[in-house]
Amino acid sequence: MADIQASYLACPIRQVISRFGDKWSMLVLYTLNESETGVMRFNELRHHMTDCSQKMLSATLKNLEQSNLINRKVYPEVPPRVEYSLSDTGKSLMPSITSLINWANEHFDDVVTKQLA
Amino acid sequence: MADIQASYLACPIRQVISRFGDKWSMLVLYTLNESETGVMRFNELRHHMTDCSQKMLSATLKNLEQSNLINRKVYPEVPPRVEYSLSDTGKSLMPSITSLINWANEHFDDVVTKQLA
DNA sequence: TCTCATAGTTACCAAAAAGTTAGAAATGTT
DNA sequence: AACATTTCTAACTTTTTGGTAACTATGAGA
Repeated sequence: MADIQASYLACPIRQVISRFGDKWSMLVLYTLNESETGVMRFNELRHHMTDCSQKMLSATLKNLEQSNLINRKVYPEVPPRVEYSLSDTGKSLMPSITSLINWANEHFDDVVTKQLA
Repeated sequence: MADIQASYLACPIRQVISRFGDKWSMLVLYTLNESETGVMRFNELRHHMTDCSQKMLSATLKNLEQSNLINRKVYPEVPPRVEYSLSDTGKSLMPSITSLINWANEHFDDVVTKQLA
């Protein structure tokens, strides 16, 4: 998310990648979408993404919120409670992401196995 | 494309991201798909992706080929001629990617404009 | 008073990704 | 002989990403 150049602004594809094409964003969106209530707390997400560090989860959630893809609701309690959920925009993105994930599951072997052989 | 860990192997979503979720891969796939003949040469691709350096285009094409998403055909001529096209696996991926790109075009403002305001 | 729990942030460091520049081949043209 | 063409590769540098560990705040309970 460095400086924004003209060519960058002009290319929606690049925009897409840069907003949720990083290491953890899709996994967060996917996890939120799979949740029954549609709402998850910080540590709850952490338990579903065990190899994502606290720092990265925090940064990922912040970016997704700033990109309008998730909602963040803070309850003024102690200890703090913060609930995350997909925004309407985020929900509208899920069919595309799900399509991608299904493809990944189906073509896993075509794409990956060859490399290890 | 770093080292491969157990959790990494176990997660097809992460696999997807790592194979074509980088800075340029989707743009290459999209560009090849848009081409009328379905075949493009190296410099032809370059002209469609002006802000991608030669080195990165080369590396991206190599990765896509190793991931079985594109075909690379070399003609033994001078100067060299190399033609790239989508593989069958690559073609099967395009609906998902197109879906993502269409979403990006439609929701560009929701996701991006807020940040500059 | 001490500790726990939650949801983070910050500083520091290492690794990875990506950009720049140069050049390697091989051969046809000037 | 010099140069252009095309598709790369290598060396070097900068930028970005991601990990670890320590720190914050607050109130409840022991």
